[in-house]
Amino acid sequence: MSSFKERKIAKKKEEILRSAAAIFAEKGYHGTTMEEVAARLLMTKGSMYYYFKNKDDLLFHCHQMIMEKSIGQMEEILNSPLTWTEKLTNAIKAHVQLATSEKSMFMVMDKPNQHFTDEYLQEILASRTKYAQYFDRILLEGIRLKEFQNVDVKMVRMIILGALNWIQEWYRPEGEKSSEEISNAFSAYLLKILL
Amino acid sequence: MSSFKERKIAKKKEEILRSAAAIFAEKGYHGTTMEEVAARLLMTKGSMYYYFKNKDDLLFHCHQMIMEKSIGQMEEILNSPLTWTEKLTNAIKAHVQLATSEKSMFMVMDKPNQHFTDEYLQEILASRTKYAQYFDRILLEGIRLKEFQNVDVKMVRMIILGALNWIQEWYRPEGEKSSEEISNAFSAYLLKILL
Amino acid sequence: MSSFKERKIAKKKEEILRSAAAIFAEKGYHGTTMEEVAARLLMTKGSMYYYFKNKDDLLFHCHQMIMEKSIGQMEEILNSPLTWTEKLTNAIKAHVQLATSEKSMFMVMDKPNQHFTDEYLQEILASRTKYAQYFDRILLEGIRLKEFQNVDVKMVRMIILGALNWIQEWYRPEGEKSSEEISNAFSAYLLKILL
Amino acid sequence: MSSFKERKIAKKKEEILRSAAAIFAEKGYHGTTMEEVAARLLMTKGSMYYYFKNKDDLLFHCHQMIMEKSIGQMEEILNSPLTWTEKLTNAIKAHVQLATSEKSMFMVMDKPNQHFTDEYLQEILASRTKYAQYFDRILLEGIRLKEFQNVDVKMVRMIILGALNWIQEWYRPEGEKSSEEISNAFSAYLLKILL
DNA sequence: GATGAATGAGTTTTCATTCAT
DNA sequence: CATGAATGAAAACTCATTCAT
Repeated sequence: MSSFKERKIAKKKEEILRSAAAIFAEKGYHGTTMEEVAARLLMTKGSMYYYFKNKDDLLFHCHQMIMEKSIGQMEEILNSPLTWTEKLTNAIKAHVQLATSEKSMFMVMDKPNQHFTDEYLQEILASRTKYAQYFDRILLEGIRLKEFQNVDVKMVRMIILGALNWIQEWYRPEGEKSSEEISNAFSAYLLKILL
Repeated sequence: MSSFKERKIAKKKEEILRSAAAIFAEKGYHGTTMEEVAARLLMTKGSMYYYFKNKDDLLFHCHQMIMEKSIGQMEEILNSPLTWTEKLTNAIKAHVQLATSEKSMFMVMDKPNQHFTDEYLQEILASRTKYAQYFDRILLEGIRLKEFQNVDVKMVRMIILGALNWIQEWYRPEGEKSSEEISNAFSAYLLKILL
Repeated sequence: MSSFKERKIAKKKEEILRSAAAIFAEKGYHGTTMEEVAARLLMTKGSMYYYFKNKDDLLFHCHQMIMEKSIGQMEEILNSPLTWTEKLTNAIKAHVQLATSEKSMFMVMDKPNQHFTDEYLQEILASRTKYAQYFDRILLEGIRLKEFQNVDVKMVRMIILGALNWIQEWYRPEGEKSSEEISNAFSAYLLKILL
Repeated sequence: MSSFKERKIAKKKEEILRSAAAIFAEKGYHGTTMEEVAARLLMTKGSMYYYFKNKDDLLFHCHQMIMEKSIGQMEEILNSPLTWTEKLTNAIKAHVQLATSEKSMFMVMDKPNQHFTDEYLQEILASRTKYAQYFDRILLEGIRLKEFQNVDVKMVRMIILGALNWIQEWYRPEGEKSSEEISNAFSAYLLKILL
């Protein structure tokens, strides 16, 4: 159980993370200075280092936050009493919702091996693999139960994830399509590959 | 007509570009120093500045080289006497072939607005729009002639381009799938959205 | 007469000093952070500032503690009813004992003018001079009374102090020679210069 | 054979080293900024990094320069056709001469394990051991040939090296004793331990 | 055309110190 | 008395870029 203090710190950390992600997304990781991140929060550089030991650390926790949410959503869906078709639909919709509502965080997450080494990288890669495998599982089970056609699972998963990971690059909150519409369109069209 | 000298210079430039792209792809643009690029070519930093006036210039010409090829391929396909279904199939295959054979260059090309401003950026964005519009045209014409189902063109184009642009992130020349197999799978599956 | 409270504080201060000296000795003054010193004592940085107003203050009191002991020992020896030969022998032995038992503190004490300015430095330098002069007095008196040969006092004092101040650099409590053996050897050999 | 260019670079490096050592000696390693070292040479910080990759590197090369000279001198002495008594005398005199003429460099050399780790440290420690062993050899051989009394070699070597290593702390070029006088006094007095 | 030396602006990071609670 | 959070000044180091030779 977390104390009041811990909560307060956690809140602050998330605030920093969000602010950092927004700037990273705009200017790129290297194009962003710690100074800027701090300034936008009306903090000093020094204070930021009280909460995060590194610039890398900042980036890593952006990854982690999203990965936890993504995987959490996915596990909820997998544990639900739905058909595999419905599960895939929901997984796609959930991803779209997250990618659009956390656009900055998602943008920040690409090319992890350019930014990380060792443990951090291992952890990130492990999470990604896990996420990919959840998709594979849906595809595989759907195929086994004849809900889906017999496709090359890896290829189809790559198509799906590619389409989903591209969203954050073009989505604009003020754009003509709402995230709701996008998630409907994406799930409907991508399902056509399998049905 | 280009003189011998110009040819030689062009050759050298492409050599530099290729080397630079390979390192950019591995370590990221900012993670790469001019020193490294030069060293890998057994040149000195100074010499590189004879061929490219900037680090940005290096990156820009990576973009340009690929964009020219991509658009060239696309125009050839559009000008060919094929059905729209065949054209889309070929466009997808051509993209896959290029993305796999020029993996490094493709990797280097994302998030141009993080690296460029003004003219360079305008040019890059214009090329991208042009490329996207060629896809749209295929989709639109295919729909008009009833080869394709009546889909939301923008959404489907985003799915297709997303899937294609994700390839360079996971493709490995030594991987289990050849670029040939990938291009077959991708064109087949993506077409299912439209048929 | 000191109250219970004062005693308790004095105790705590010495505890802090000892801990600080140990880390200073290992990592150097600049290489040691207040954080580390505090952490090793299971305190927080903030608390330390209750006891010592400065990092410099910490270092200064390390000096002071040793200097007081050294000079105290020396004065006791000088006031004792011994021959000058015996006094020199005892002075050397006492120094060796202190340098080995308080190795860390001694290590911390070199190059005071790199760490201090003004008053602190004056005080330290004064103590050192005093200590050196005690040695000189022993030598001078010993020579006057023909116990020692007629040597260049300053040179011989420098040899003696040099040899003694080098001990803390190589002495290891678990080493082959006990501090007892070292003090015997040092006093015996150094006396040979004078006899 | 070294080219003109190499010579020029070597000269520059030594110039930097000397300047750095002087400031290190005065203010301590940590108390000295790269800026200062550069400024005193009318260079910019950046240029210094062209010649030395590190602040550590600077310090290391100070060590190396002196260690090479010290060991070189020592080997010359050992290879000369002198008695062991004369060799020890010369070794002491040579050390005094170097310690006084290169006072700054010598001052910079203490407590290497506070500044270095790994390879650098290994190398430094190896050189020091080598130097110490040369002294031991002189003592041992002198004893074997009955030139010297039968002393505890390690203890006597520690006394000698301690006395010698203390010189740089108190020697002043403008002081009352010339380095010549010091070297005569030190060799004469220290020899008394052995004769 | 090539090169090596120099530069300087910029960035991350560290830490002693303070102070409200 | 103790503490955790904040600060700001300083320092090491990096690198794209230039330019005389």
